[in-house]
Amino acid sequence: MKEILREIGMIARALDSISNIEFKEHDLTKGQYLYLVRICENQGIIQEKLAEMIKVDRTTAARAIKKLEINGFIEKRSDTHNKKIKKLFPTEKGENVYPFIKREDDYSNVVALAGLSEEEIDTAFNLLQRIRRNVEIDWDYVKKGNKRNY
Amino acid sequence: MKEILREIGMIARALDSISNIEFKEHDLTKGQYLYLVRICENQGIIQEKLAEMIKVDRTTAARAIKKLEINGFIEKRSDTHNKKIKKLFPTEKGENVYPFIKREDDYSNVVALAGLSEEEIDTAFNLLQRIRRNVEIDWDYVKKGNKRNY
DNA sequence: GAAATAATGTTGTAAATACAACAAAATATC
DNA sequence: GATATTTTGTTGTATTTACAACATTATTTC
Repeated sequence: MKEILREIGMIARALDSISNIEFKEHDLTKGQYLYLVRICENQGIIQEKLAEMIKVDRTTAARAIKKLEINGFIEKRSDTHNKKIKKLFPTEKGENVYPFIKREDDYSNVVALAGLSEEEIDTAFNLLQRIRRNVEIDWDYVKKGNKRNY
Repeated sequence: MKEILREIGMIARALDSISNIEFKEHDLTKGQYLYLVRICENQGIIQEKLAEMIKVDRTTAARAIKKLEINGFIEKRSDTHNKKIKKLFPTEKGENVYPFIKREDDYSNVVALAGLSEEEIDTAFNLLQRIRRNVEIDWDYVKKGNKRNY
């Protein structure tokens, strides 16, 4: 059994750690960059969908987003037709930080993929997307309280 | 720019979340499975190396390991030649939990890799190892307090 | 259209995570 | 071999994370 998932875990933790350190200088605390980029790129998204997108607990997302709001990076707007939801938008301050997050993200991509050919990068992306789709099915299943059988 | 690293982040968070939920029934709290498998597979490893292996902060590893010890999953043994280090070993209780962790890990691998051919799995493993090696260089660099330039 | 269920959001609480600062032993440097 | 540096480990503190439980609105079912 090739330990593919352990490799993925190592990569993810290392990169997250790097990002958290680097974004401190933009006053983003641990994890916040994850939410802010996605809100900038998916303006009007609601908290619930954002949590699903990031694969993080609903309540964790709730608090991270609240903090982004308090610190003026994003704002929540009520919807006229649906009183339950709050759409998320970056503020000007949030938009201003976005390029730094993107640049860091791009740089980490370049570093991570050093030595891989264009074709290998395409292959990696394709394979990882398929793995992610497989995994998110189980994630939904387990998060909803169901028990995997194995 | 293909968002390869975001795919990796999603996969890693989803799997970690699943594992944490599933290992609760073996009295392992969040993250502990990461350390315990590796101690079982690398008996006598020291805390510092384990943190590097997992890509987690030294102090986080210290506390996770302390908790594993308190709960009787592992033990720390002093070295006769080096007073500074403490080698880590699973206890019988730890060894007994190991098969469950391994089975869960294997099952998640199967789920994650569903639909991929043997050849694709080999390719994925190869590419991910290379990405991991690239990323860990920067992780070491940044964790030591250096600043990446980009 | 009333009742049941699902979707979305919040808060209380417990625990993990990581940074900073420290201590002690080992190793390197002069 | 004394001194400086590195390695390894710990503890104080702040913050994030996630589970449980709840509230409210929307949607489905009868």
